[in-house]
Amino acid sequence: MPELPEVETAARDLAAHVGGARIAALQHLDWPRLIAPLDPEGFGAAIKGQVIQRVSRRAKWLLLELSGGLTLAVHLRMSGSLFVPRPEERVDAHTRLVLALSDGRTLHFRDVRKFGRMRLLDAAGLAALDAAHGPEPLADAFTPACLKGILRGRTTRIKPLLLDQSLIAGIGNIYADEALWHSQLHPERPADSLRANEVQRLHEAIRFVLDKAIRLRGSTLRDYRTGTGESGENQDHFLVYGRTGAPCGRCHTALIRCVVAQRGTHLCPHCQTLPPARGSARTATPRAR
DNA sequence: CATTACCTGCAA
DNA sequence: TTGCAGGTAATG
Repeated sequence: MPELPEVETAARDLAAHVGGARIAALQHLDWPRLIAPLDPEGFGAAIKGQVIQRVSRRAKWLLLELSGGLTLAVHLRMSGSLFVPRPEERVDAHTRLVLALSDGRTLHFRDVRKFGRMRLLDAAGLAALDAAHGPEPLADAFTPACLKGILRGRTTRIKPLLLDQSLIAGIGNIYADEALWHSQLHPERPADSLRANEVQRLHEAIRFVLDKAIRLRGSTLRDYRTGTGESGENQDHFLVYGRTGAPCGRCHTALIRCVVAQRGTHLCPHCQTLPPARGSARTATPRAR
């Protein structure tokens, strides 16, 4: 799932709904690896009675700051969601963990594929998590010059670079494809081959697609839910992701799907072209006709 | 850089 | 039955 806009939406909802709430107990856990290396007893003891003082996001991590000084860091990975369900909502087969709150409500972690993880971090652990990630693309500090600096000297293809959390935080497969379409860049362009105006376009596109997705409360393809258990709306606004064969919104050419760095990749073959590699002009095999 | 692993469900 | 899915870590 869950890329920056989805995690941001969940964080904002949870801040509004469980900020200040007290955790009464670990009520349900059916996937112990979720909280490893702690065992259910140790985890339960550590969170019992803690007040959720603040909820925030760093990269694709949800951060629940607890009154005792520890932070419950939650990564949703592919199919996780963390939400306060409506009172009548039941624990289903994919609900991996339930925290009982002292006001009678519950906080559900649901995760079909069981890839999600929770960790209890002290200040040093939190600092390490922060240091492992690149800048937040929606922060003021993320300027075109900042992006240019990240690309400089890197010969890797631009799409996998955008997915590298240690370089830029929070972009995943959907928003990488969307941002590259908006900036009319081929996903296999070498990162350091972008001209100044292309870097500028990419910078603007990244911020545009992420901001728009947050305004629409994230994208729900299958499993993602906001912090209140609702679906997002942004999936109805994709320009390329998952739209193979549909007409490009700029030129009406049929969009294509290919694989780049082992990830399904969607693009317009007319708007997003790969310039000939340097030196290949004279050596390339002439095409037919 | 690519492959495999981690998991489950769903559509072709 | 096969391939694919919003992510990432481990391993050649």
